[in-house]
Amino acid sequence: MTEATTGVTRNTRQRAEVLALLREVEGFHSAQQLHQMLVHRKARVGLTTVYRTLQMLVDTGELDSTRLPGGEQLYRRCSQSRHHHHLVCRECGRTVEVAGPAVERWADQVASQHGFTDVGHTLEVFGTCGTCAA
Amino acid sequence: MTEATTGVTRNTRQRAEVLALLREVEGFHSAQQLHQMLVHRKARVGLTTVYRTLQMLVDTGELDSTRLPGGEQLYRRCSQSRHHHHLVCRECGRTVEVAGPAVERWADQVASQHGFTDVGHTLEVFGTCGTCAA
DNA sequence: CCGCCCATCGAAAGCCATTGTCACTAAGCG
DNA sequence: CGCTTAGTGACAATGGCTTTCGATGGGCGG
Repeated sequence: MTEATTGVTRNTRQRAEVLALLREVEGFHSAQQLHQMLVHRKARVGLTTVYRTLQMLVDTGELDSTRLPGGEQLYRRCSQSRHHHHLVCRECGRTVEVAGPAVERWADQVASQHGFTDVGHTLEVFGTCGTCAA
Repeated sequence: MTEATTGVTRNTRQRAEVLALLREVEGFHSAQQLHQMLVHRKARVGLTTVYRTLQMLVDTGELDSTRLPGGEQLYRRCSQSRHHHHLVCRECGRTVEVAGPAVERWADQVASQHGFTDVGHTLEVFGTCGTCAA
């Protein structure tokens, strides 16, 4: 367990490479995809490190992540924008970002009503988009 | 892929066993858990068949399913009760079922605003319950 | 009532994203 | 410049799920 360490975080080349890549790409990508990109640009970074770095960035809130139905996790550089959810098309995978302040409030409220603290939530909306329905 | 077959669906002992089990248990269970239960009650059903049957039932809308953060898929017999969500304790796993009509409406509304139809959603709320927080 | 065809089974092998292991490397303090 | 220790990465392992393919048996035609 990450005990209350000294909080030391070293600046490593690998970390910089991952961050640099994330700054260049748009939208969601899987850890594996990102690792492939790094390999292509000859940045020697191990897959394990990519996973660790991404995980770390998600924990510190610098990255946003979703999970595909199938278990694969996707990451993207943190929303200039605030917290939001995804509306995903079952057919083509098209994704729309939607904000739902009401939902956030509802979740917090319901949780505290039951004595829960440190509340978080997962919310994904699925459907068939107009194009695919036609 | 299940092509437009003749629609033939045989009644097999295995299928009946799975259905019978589902009628007895409450709430969500993973395919593996259900398979274990079947083994315990000496119902000879293969894991593969459990997966296939569950998948089939989800497709025909007779089962409801969610996915845990981690990729594991859970199934439950289609809501005799109305639709609801789960408030889960991160520490002890205690689960409270909560209804959120507002959320349902919000999801449908947001989806249709973006031209999506046949809308569904996943929502799980996580937190630390009062007992564990103490 | 009997046979046959094909839907269904299921054990084992495969798949694949992710996590664990552990010896090795290098960041940065003194 | 050493030394401590965070960080790295090749490889193995995990685990849920899917595929494979020969065996089984449901149920209809005869």
